[in-house]
Amino acid sequence: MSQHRHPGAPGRAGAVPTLPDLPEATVARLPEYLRALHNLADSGHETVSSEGLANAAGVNSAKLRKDLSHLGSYGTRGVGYDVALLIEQIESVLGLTQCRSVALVGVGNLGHALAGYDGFATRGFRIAALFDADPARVGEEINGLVVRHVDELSRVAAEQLISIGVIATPARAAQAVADQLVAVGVTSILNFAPCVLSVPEGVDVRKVDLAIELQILSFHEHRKASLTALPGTAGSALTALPGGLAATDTQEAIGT
Amino acid sequence: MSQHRHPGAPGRAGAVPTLPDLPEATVARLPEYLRALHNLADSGHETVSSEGLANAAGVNSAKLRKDLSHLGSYGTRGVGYDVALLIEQIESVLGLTQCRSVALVGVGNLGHALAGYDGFATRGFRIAALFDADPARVGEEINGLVVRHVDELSRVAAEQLISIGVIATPARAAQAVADQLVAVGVTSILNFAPCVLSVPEGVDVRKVDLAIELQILSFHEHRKASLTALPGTAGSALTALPGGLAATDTQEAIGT
DNA sequence: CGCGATTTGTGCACGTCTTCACAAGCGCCT
DNA sequence: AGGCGCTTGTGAAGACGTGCACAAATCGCG
Repeated sequence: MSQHRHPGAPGRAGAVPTLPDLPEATVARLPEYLRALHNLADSGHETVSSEGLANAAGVNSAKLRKDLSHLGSYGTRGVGYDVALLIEQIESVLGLTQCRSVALVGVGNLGHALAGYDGFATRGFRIAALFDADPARVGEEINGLVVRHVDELSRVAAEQLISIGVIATPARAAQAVADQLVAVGVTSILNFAPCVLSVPEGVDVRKVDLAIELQILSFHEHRKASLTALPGTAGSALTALPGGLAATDTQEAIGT
Repeated sequence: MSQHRHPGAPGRAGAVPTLPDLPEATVARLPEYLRALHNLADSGHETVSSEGLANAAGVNSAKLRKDLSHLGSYGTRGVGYDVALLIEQIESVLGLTQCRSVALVGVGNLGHALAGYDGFATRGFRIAALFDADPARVGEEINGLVVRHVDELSRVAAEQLISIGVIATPARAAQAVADQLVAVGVTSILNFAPCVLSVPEGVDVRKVDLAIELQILSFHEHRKASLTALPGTAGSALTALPGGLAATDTQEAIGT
């Protein structure tokens, strides 16, 4: 995760036109709200209540209101939130008003899929360049982009501003790639390699490890299995457990 | 805190003693520790200090000690942790002593990559079956597995116990797939589709959304960029550049 | 115009997570 | 044996995140 520092605490000066350092948990949920809002806009909704948006995003309505309150009062009491306005605001806060360029390093199994994933383009990201260290892969064309050798990274980065670097290499190559990315000025990295990256301060790294997700699920499976083996209530003993049961961030079943 | 329990005599029939409900944050880190421990074991280390393991896992040493303390006292003061023993314990807690079967639904761009990802097999997971709704994809063989039609899910699930379901379909198909998985008894789902799943209580859902990760990074990029602007520039309107908003819809291109 | 229905925004209390700091325990050396 | 250095395990305190409950604000309608 990213670590940042609190700069000196300056007193609040008047209104809030700039970014009032959002809580990290809120930032992590804003993209989910944004996706839900786009869905609502597509289906013709012009306004939405906190309850409605919270349901669509899979969170508690109080949490949603608090999250949104952090970026200002863009709702209307008694009515709800204007969908278009809220989209605009969240995109502004997330810095999505500009299309950001992504450099993808490692065009193996996973990288190949990422290069072809249209979920990036549809949400304001453009894959600007593909790299790989394997000469056999250099020159291959994926989705209209030619794979270049990773050593060309600095040259390519000089041509176009790279906003985010994505690492989809094997673990043993990830740190070297990260170093190269940092060297060309990339300060945000999304790491799919199963390893810890060491980066200088000011560089944000987010990690996605598919196996870890499975292992976390495995734990819950294991726990549930050992609970059913316990005495007494067979069947769905789960529903009888106290509220603290699944403390994961999994969404609850949305009541109808 | 509560009593740490002993692993129990191996001769005794009966499962590992009941799991002392671990904090969820701890559970999420255990797989990372496990990976670091395997690396250490491979490089010949027999013991490791909390400081060393914490570095390898990218966390604070105090946090690591507290995490490990939740599963018992498996360290030796003045020495550190026995690597092999700790691996054994964490794998036991995570329920990784048995190989878990995974059903993967959606063999599109991402699903194809997941089916070929060896990071699953190397960490105790076996992809037991592949499914897709597109008849054109049914019958295709990936990594030695034949893609079956999703309607066969219940029949296949009857043959072999499915521990975890992975959804890699377009968003519009995800809920139906989730319902089918739940219907055949799956209680753990890993969802790659960008949507909220509604599942009954007792079913765990973890979500991985690649675009969301990028958007979170985008926020930090945006914040860093606005910090580099001198603090003297107060009140620079963020929305001053609405020329060509690239805010396309979240409508996913459906491939199946 | 005023009133009631509705919904936002938020103060407050509570629970969870993180970090510090240190006592307790272990091994080694003299 | 005894002391010394090192490391774990753990209270305690603080930071952070969550959810309740309600006042404030707005709209629609008679």
